[in-house]
Amino acid sequence: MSTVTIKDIARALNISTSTVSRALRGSYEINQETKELVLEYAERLNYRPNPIALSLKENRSRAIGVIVPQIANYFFSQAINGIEAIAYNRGYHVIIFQSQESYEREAANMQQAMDRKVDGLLISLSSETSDVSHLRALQEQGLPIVQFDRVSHELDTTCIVADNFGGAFAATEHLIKAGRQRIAHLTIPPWLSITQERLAGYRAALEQYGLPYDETLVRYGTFGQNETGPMVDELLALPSPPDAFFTASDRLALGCLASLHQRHIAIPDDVSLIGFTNLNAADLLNPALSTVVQPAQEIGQVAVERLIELIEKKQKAAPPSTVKIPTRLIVRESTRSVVHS
Amino acid sequence: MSTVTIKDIARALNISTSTVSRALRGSYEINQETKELVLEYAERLNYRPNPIALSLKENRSRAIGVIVPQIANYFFSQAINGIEAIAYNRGYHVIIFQSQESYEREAANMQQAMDRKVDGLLISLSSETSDVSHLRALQEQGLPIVQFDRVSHELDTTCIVADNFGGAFAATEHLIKAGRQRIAHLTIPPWLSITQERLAGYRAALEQYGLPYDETLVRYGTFGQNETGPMVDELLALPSPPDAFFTASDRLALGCLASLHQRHIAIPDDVSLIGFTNLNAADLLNPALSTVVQPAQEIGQVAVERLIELIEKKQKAAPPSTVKIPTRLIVRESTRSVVHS
DNA sequence: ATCGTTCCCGGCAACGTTTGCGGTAATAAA
DNA sequence: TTTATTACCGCAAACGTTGCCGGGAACGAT
Repeated sequence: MSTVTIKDIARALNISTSTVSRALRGSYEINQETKELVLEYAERLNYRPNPIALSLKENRSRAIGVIVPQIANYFFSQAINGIEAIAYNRGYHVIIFQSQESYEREAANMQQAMDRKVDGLLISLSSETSDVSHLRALQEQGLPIVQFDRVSHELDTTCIVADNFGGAFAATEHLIKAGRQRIAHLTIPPWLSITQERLAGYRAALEQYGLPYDETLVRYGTFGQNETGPMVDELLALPSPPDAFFTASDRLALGCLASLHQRHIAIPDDVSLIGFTNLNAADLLNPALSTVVQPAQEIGQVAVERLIELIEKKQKAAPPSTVKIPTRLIVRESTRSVVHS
Repeated sequence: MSTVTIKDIARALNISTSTVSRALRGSYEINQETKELVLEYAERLNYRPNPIALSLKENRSRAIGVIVPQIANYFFSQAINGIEAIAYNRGYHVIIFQSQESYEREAANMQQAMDRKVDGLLISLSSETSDVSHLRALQEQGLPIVQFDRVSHELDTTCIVADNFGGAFAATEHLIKAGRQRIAHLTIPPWLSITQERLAGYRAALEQYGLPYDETLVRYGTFGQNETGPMVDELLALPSPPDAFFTASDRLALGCLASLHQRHIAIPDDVSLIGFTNLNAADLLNPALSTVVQPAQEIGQVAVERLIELIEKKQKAAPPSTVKIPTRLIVRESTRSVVHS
């Protein structure tokens, strides 16, 4: 109803739409008086250009698509926070898609994002995704893509990730220095890049300190519910059970903590626990949880900055590379070293 | 580059675009053979209609705007989760805006949402917002609006909220029954509807059990950082300090818990603590936190369902009303009753 | 008087799609 | 044979905006 168009202004001022258009963007070939007239009138009627018409004309949308497995996950919501803040300032909108850890939905989301003509795509892969040909197809069509957190290196895109190796190394080293010898690693699906990197950091630390790498101490979860119980049970039933747990995600850390509570295992007296997490309440847990924090917001920010750079400079942008954002080890009660008398 | 348009199909098949368009939507005035030809060809080339062109023509976008104070807040991210799931199934996209608890950004977000021609708006007000004339203006222009959680009743829209009164009543009643007499209420800005409702529930419970209502026990926070420390200090310095804390948000509950820890106040031995929250790790806190849980996801779902109803039935939709979603009291360690000997 | 400039502006097409209207054949009814 | 009906399809406008092209007026230079 009340939306003012360039035509309305043209009609009211008895000039052509092209003149109005040029006046509005301050073209040099418009009379100063006319310009002021148009500007003043547009201001008064609160004229706002129709971005949809622009999109149609310029075949772009000033929107970027963000595909994440789950919004209701503190890591991703923080990352989106970082993304949205930057994008907003740069004049881009953010359209959110959730893959719900489903390959199919992820592919459908991409199709939708393409249909909507997003100018670029930010994606963190679903845990089901091992084949990335759908992504490659879009990339080959010229869509700027930046991966973050859960990335695939089979794809030649810019990737923004936490320093998973370093974080895992630091966590494992810390446990070892606190006197732990049998360190279990509860982690996420093995085909994810971050899983491999964390596992590598874990192994490197074990090796450096002369501890054996025992495959039976490494357990892979999905992102399902209540899967830690059985994992913990199996580990504790081993002939030589673990004296520490290093978990690779928020959910696993919390699940593991809950499972240990239920089984009346004392932390850190019986076992240590450290997470690779993003919780803001880790220090309020029982016990306060040692953790390797991932700078989720910063990852989001860097990712969207790179993406916009890619969108706007297209050809002469920095070549694809992987950016590692440092992680931080925070030591709390759950990994206190226990003196064996 | 590779996007197929109706024109491409028309050219290839040597027919007009109107015929293609009609064939694609199965118009009766197109020859069966032609239809099949077009459908088959469109399928083969993976034709997908350009939603932007549609939007321009029909002056709608099949997108709904969601304005929340903060994405990185478990309540809102869960609500968005619910929203996105439903919207997706109904063919709508979700465009997210964060007001960052700023009135100005909220207003700017609305403007942007309007510019983008969202078909409807879902909003939870920023804590700074007391004047809602900007919202009213949009509503009077015919934009379907549904408020959720932080709503203003100065506006005649459908509102979806948790049962704040009931939840606060239940929490307060529970504390009283556990033997507490001086119950402090740490809450959010007083001009928010949810604040008033929770306060009313708190007062009603006090009254029902014959306890006096003491204004000095009620403290209003903003949504800033680290504001609970001073509040807790002031309360504990009262001549007759509280023996229980009832907090009105995730952040206040966690902040209060942290502040009490720092001051070495034992929970629940010295004071009780119960939150009005949405944390999924409340049972893992130290101590396990009693809480009134808000069904965030359900609130989001109901809100978007109502909004879509409003969008699609416009005139004959249900009249504005306020829907209260029940809350649930979960009792844990932090409000254990302490036997005074 | 003619030509070249400069300044300012309007017409038109285009982006992809839908839709009202008109038109052409073929067939049926008179 | 003429007329009405049916079945099928194309033309063109419209949504809001931009940009190319062209053109008129005014002016100075030749």
